[in-house]
Amino acid sequence: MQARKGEKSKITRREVAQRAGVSEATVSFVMSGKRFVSEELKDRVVRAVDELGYHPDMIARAMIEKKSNSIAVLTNDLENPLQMKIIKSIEEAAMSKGYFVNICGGTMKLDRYVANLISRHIDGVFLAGDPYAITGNHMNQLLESNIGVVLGTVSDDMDPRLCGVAIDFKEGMRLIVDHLRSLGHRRIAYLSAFDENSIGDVRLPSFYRCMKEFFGVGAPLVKTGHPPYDSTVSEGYRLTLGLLRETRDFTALICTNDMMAFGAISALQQEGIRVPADVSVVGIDDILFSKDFYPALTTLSHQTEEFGSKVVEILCNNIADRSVVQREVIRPKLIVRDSTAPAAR
Amino acid sequence: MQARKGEKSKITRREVAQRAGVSEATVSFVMSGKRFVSEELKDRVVRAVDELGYHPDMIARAMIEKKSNSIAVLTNDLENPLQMKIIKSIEEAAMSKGYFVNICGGTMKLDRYVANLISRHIDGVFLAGDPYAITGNHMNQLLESNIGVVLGTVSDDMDPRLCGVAIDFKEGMRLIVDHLRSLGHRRIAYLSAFDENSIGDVRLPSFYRCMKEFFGVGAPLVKTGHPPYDSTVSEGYRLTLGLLRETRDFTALICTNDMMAFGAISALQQEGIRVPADVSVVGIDDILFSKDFYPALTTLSHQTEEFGSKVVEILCNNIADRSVVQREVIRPKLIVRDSTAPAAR
DNA sequence: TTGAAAGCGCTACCAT
DNA sequence: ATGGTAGCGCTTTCAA
Repeated sequence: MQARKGEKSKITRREVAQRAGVSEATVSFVMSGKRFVSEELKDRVVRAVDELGYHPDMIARAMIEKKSNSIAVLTNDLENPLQMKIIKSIEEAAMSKGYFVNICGGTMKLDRYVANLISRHIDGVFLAGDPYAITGNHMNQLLESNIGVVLGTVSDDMDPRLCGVAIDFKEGMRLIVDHLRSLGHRRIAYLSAFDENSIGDVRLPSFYRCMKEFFGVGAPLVKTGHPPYDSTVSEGYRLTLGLLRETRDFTALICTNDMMAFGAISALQQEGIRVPADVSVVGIDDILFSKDFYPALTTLSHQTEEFGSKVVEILCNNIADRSVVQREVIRPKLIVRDSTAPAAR
Repeated sequence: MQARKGEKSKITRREVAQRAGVSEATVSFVMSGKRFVSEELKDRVVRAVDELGYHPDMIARAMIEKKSNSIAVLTNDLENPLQMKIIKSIEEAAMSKGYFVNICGGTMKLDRYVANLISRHIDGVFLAGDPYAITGNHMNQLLESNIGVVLGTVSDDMDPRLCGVAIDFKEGMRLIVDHLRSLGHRRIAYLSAFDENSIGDVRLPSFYRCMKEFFGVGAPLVKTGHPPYDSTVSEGYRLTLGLLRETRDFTALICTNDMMAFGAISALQQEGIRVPADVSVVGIDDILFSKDFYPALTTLSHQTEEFGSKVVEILCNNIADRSVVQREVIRPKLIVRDSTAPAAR
């Protein structure tokens, strides 16, 4: 059942073939099932594989097939629970399709990752993350190396060779603003990690559009962060304090994500503003803690399962045939909890 | 500067050699620097590499060297911010040593990962995570395949072939209990994700030891979770509610980690118990949100930078020479914030 | 139905 | 100081 303890020589196909008394080719075909092999030989091979503890060498295989059966996920924020949730679902979907998944945090310069992905014959990449700082040059390198690419954002003016799966924040923002309106809110502020110059963030423009459409408000109250963008709890806290210094004339606050919302709530409470009695707060993402936060956060939920399997599906299609470029948006759901209440004032 | 647009054939060393007018071997040696090459030839090669956009094929290289220059990190909780923080620092340290890092979430059965690591000639693995459910059999497979292993826990009775880097929870627990004692607490409860049967969790036994040592209390108040262990916010919330149903006779509560502490605080507040006025709460890990939580959480901080570089250092040493087995513990620091106050009653 | 053998791109040894 | 070349373990075509 187990390999001999000798750490010396790795068991290769040759030894399996010898022990089973068949040719090396036959061993290959038994492993891959790509050619019919008689029950008897198959049996002998399987037994030999077991007895020797043979593992086929994916590296040698990759060299010939020029594909490694692995995909990579590039993220720039390993500590972001939502991204991780999505990545988890990608890993699950990918591995059940036989792909190994390489998760790359964004600690190094992008060049390093791109070079590695190419050198290691990674079959496809998903670029997760809020607006990922990937340049056209990187893109070209990947594409030229015949690596499938799926972006975590989709926009109208993106490279037509690129696939994309993204969350439909446009629709999500609509759900949020509509919810607040139904509670009687009208003076709604938006706390954004990204400013107008950020490419890839759909939330801010969507907010403007909604406020215009729903209330005819042309210049709603908005507080944004600046590059390098940061969407953490501390940033939410910091920005909210800044906002409060400018005005307190709002009854609801929408945040770029739940973490910013946590920070915002801390800041509000610290300034003596009650949530949701005085100000309602809405987050986006429904991360792990959001339902247990105090007060439980009203937020947008993203069906990460669906997201992950869509990414893998699209990536696989693209790997199989580069000319298949698909894009998809995942519709979020509004989860109403305790951080929103009817407008007080 | 760029490869030709033809996605057809990948540029190989042969083409570089031709273009530079040198032998293939020389190209190799220029790339690896393992043999002296005259400035002139080196120049020509470098230029050809640039012009053709040549990327050396790590897969072919790995096949020969029988090492892939990559390590893997196995975690079972991709959504745990502390683990991710550590993994981030591991990636950074590893990549600057020339290793590529494979982060594996624990969505599939361990067998799958182990088989993949072996098949892909991964050089070493770090097993992150709270007590990782890895069996002796898996260990043997890895070790037999000559893969270096560093555990995220260290205990006295562990396999002598295994390296380990762990957080010194024994010392950490002492810091916590001492802090609470200095605030006048004596009836201290411990909310544990793991029960007595869990191998690998040092916190629970350390708590017992501290309570005995500091107060002579033999059977302190403890509420534990059960397999499958779960150390999330919800679990903290759930367990705390259970605890409160049994007794309210405690003035301080220590939790397995910050997320459990968040849940605990929610539960306490919901039951009308104020934090820290009525009960002080201490977490462990100092995750991203802890300082912005309301109230800001008193907790243990882990120097994740040091952790990551230690892991990589030890792993590299072990890869270079399997007989070098090192173990290390990282000492945590206590971060006092607003969730602890002098004992009221 | 099965086996033999030609490479995949590279490293490293042996020549020169 | 440089070039030629034998494999690494595997897939796959071609023969038998």
